[in-house]
Amino acid sequence: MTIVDVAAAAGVSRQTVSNALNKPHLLAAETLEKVHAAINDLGFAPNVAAQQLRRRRASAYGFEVNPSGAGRMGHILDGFLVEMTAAAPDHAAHLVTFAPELDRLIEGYDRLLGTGLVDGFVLGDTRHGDPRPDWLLEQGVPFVTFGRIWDRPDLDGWVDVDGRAGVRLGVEHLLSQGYERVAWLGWPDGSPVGDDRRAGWLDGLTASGHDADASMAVESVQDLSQATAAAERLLRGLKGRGAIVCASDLLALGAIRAIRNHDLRLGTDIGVVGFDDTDVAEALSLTSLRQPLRPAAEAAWRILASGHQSRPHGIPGAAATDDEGDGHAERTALLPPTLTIRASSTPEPSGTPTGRTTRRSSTS
Amino acid sequence: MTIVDVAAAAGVSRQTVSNALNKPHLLAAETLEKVHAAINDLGFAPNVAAQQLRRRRASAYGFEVNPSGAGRMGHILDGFLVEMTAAAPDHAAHLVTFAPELDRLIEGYDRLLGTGLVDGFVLGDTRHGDPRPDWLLEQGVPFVTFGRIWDRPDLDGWVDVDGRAGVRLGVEHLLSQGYERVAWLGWPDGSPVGDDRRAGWLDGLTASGHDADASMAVESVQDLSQATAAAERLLRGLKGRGAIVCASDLLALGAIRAIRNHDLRLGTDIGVVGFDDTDVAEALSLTSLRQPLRPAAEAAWRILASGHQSRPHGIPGAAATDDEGDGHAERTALLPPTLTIRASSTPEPSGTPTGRTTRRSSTS
DNA sequence: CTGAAAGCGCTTACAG
DNA sequence: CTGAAAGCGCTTACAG
Repeated sequence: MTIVDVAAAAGVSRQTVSNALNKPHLLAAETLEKVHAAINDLGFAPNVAAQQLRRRRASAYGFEVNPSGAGRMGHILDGFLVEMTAAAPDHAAHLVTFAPELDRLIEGYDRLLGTGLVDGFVLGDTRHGDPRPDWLLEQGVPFVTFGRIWDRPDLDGWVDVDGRAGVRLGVEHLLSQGYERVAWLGWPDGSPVGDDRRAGWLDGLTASGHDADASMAVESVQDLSQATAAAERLLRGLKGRGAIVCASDLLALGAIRAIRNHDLRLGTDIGVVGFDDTDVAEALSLTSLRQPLRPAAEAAWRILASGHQSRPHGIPGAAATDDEGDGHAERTALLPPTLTIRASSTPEPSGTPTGRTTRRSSTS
Repeated sequence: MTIVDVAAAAGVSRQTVSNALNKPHLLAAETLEKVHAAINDLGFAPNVAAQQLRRRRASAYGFEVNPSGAGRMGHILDGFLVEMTAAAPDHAAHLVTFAPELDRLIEGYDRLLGTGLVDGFVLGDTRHGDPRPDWLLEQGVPFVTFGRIWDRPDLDGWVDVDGRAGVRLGVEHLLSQGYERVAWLGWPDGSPVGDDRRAGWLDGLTASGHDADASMAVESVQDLSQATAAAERLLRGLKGRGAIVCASDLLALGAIRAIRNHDLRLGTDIGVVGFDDTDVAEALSLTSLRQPLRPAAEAAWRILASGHQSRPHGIPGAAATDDEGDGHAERTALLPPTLTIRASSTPEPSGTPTGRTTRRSSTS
């Protein structure tokens, strides 16, 4: 079925059908109506390949998926892919997955681009030394990243979750629940995401008039036994009703194991807050920070729709501004996580045992 | 850049370039060589939209992703999507993700199909009462399912993991490690996947000359506290060196908690085997059955390549045969999981503390 | 506001 | 084995 069938059914020419689809304002209301009726009757949908060929754009974006997709970022990216996919129809676009060889990353991007199957890319897992942003910029290819472009603070075109604000929210929640001291279990220095989250811990303490001495922060790589050992060091200093905020749910799992090893009660004696609100958090009744993937996906589509990278701006090293204030589309979005509160941060048995409570972080 | 540019560079006509791409056997070796050289020099890739339009096929398949993607199947499907994506180039195809509204599922499939963006679909999460296979069959649309088509044993076109063989492998492993009794912690009766896995437990026991009395099997829904309680019931009957095989890693996590609650040592006193080899399994040193996603993806692509559903065959109710033995492409694949062995099933501290051991299930 | 023409980049018969 | 022609289903200027 083609546009010609619709034209016949509606009693107009094929060009009029095309206009009804692409430039409806050019048509008489009555004509438009007739065409739409015919389209609905026939269940017509334009052939996308023909549109792509003629328009010389695909309205599609490549989304890299990674076979070694284990580890922390993997799961979050899967969720982000789902939300990007769900929001795609609102932007008359779609996503094509691809899996470049990791030792020929740019070649994989180049190849997909060469087929004309996509106009640009969605990048996840941005990292130090990431070769993709510079290459794409050079090629003039539109893209959006999920995660700040850490090496290039002068670039826009990213969406990210404000881990710092999130962790601060976790600290404030714990203090409000009556835990007297709040410690930090994070990753070793040097990971941009981890350092950002750790800063949120300090923010939360100082904003509440607490002081943080160095003994209240320990670090561990993303490994359960190390995390457990690190948390045990923390417990010795955490007299009275203390709590631990963690950079990830896995680290939080280590904290929980340490608490059990010391015959303490999770929540009642020691509070714990994790990050990412994974299945594990739900299974363990662990309070955890949840990344707002749907808003992030919507922001990412807006950035893609706003087209190419705008001129690099700002002083390198300075924080990218969230709002240019000039009426143009915002090309960065820093979104606050929400806190999913469960028994691990409730000193007394929670009043709402089954209901899940969510509290929105304010980004004042 | 188009085929015309390549033709100019190679000093042939554009049709010859097209032939070099599509019917290389028609060309003189020398000519072919020249064209390939030009293609490489220019980094040419054919425009896919033009190919799709002319060939009247997309060589693309829709992959449904689900916003409520939490839960057990979600993660496995994410991994399957990745492997399908990685294998796609070998079949000159690609995947388009889409997220139909769940209360208008078929409409979502129909709509995507109508755009010509895809030729068919990859279905995950097959279930009782699934409306998709019948509809697709009716439409004559090619598809492959990840998971048997439980309601229609007469249909082929599926790949699945042999949970029954996998669990049997787990049982045999535990017995060989010296655990004297092996119990089952599974899901309530009635889920096809769960019932299949439970049958594997029985297989493993009877094949080794053990008998299974009903008290050695308990069930729990996919919830940690219920699983823990169920495992505790099991522990009372598991005198001596016993073990528990579980239908999922989450149930296994419940078993581990029960073991700790009873002051027993995981592995040393009580062995545990989970299913799916999730992050949690790795974090907890839990031996677990891993689904062979890469072979599954390859089999799925072969099925897609073999085209449409072959005539329904076999007697409904009889098990689908794995091999027609007639030289035709196999349109079903039942793949054995592998066992990732960790400390939870090793009575003595493992000899290879860091190395991960994998044992392949035989499907005799 | 509506209709006839050209063309997006390919592939596939069809003559030579 | 190679070259000229038609056409996949659209959109976009361009006359009327």
